[in-house]
Amino acid sequence: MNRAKKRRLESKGWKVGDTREFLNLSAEEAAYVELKLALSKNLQELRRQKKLTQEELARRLKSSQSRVAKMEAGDPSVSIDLLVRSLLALGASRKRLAEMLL
Amino acid sequence: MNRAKKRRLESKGWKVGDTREFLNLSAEEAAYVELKLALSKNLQELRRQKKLTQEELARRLKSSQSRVAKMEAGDPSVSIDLLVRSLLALGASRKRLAEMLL
DNA sequence: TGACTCTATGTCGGAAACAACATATCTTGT
DNA sequence: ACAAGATATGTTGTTTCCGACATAGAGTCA
Repeated sequence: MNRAKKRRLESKGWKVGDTREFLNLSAEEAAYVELKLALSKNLQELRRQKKLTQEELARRLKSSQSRVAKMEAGDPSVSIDLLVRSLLALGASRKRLAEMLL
Repeated sequence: MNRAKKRRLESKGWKVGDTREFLNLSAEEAAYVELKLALSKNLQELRRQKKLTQEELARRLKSSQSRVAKMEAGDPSVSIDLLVRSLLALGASRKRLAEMLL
């Protein structure tokens, strides 16, 4: 479970004892994190395949090397939005994106 | 004209800005918007299939009715992150998410 | 070893996305 | 037609994500 979600739950007085909701949220959260990781891996693969450094990719994305490093590391501060935009910028098709999810 | 307003207009098909900006609206950007729209549509379908109101779904997501409305409308202020998390919360599998992209 | 390139990690100010609210508009049943 | 419920739209204050920068670590070659 990532920082943000945890904090949000805590601030809303999440009931620790509610097993059903706890399990549901965990499963969702796990699916979300796994999905992000899948995109991260594929981003790194694609970048290497294209023989680009993180710095070069960052320039294409109008971003920074550190952000690319965080993307590839699946850092919690990186959104799926940014990953998807980056993959599209590397020429990944919708079909290919779909394959990443399977 | 502020940035948010401009985005909102652009999402509704208004051309705001000069020709260069318009031409730079790349295939990549179009793909991103289309992808979001696909998820939006599927979210609405899933919600209706489950016979939930926007208000009820919002409560599940610990969000608000207006946010759900904006999600389903493909509003520019809604991230893919939120759409994905919502779809997962409605029980969509990774496989199903992948199918939405095809 | 030391210079050089590439990648990882921490931090910060500002931009974008968020939940929540208010209110308007659309829908549906009577 | 009217009311009630559901959905759409606009705004506000807060939180999260972003690019940018600094710097550390890892790998390579002379």
